[in-house]
Amino acid sequence: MESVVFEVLADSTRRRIVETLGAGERAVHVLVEAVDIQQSGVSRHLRILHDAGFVRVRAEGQERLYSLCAGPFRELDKWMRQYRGLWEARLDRFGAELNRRQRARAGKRREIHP
Amino acid sequence: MESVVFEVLADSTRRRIVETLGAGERAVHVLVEAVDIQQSGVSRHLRILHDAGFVRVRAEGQERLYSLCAGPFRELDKWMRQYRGLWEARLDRFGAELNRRQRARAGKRREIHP
DNA sequence: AGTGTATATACACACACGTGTATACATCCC
DNA sequence: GGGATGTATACACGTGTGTGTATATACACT
Repeated sequence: MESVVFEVLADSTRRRIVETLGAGERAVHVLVEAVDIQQSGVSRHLRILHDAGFVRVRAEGQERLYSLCAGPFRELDKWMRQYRGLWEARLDRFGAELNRRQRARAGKRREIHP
Repeated sequence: MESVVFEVLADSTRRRIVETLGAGERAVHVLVEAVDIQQSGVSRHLRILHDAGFVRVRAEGQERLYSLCAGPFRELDKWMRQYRGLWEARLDRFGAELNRRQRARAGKRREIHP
């Protein structure tokens, strides 16, 4: 994955913003209250998030309302899928249902690291 | 999430190492061939990965064989689960409020990230 | 014993990055 | 109009971090 998804999420303040936006779209000044940095910093983080496709923005009066986009999360999910066998194999012991699902999806997997 | 999972995966070289280990346990000198930095750098990255719980090590002769651990991936999956509604389930759960607000004022939209 | 391989760590350094301050611009309300 | 609020950007700064070089240790093989 050549994407910047992890670089973007590496910053705890940006994660905080993303988590706040998880509850729905928010204006910038609302996000400022959710973190402990200045408004200028929040705006810069929002620019980074926007450039990376994490958020969209729409204007409403003097406010800018930001909300999450699915793209980067899909990318993240896609990247993780290749490691899912690492811990789903362990869940197999608790139910044949999961086992069947994983087996059907994973096909041949060389090694399992519990 | 207070973890360092994203910080660790933010570095492309470390992601490369993780992806290589996804195929099974590997010795350090093998990982060095997979990336384009010196061996000392790889060892330092492996230390970071080890401290963060991404990998385990076992000695075999003069080699150190590294392999992936499930913990951080489980954590990542747990974190992502809270956003899965963005692209899997359509407009249930938290999407209701978002949808209502967006429909109420579906005015001028500046940029859209699909 | 001696040489080559495998790995880890110390040090120095350059560069990226997050932050605060200050400022510019737009919009709202009286 | 004019002050207040909301947001974005320019600049400077300090700190963190990834990397290379050099070195130390452990093991293998002859």
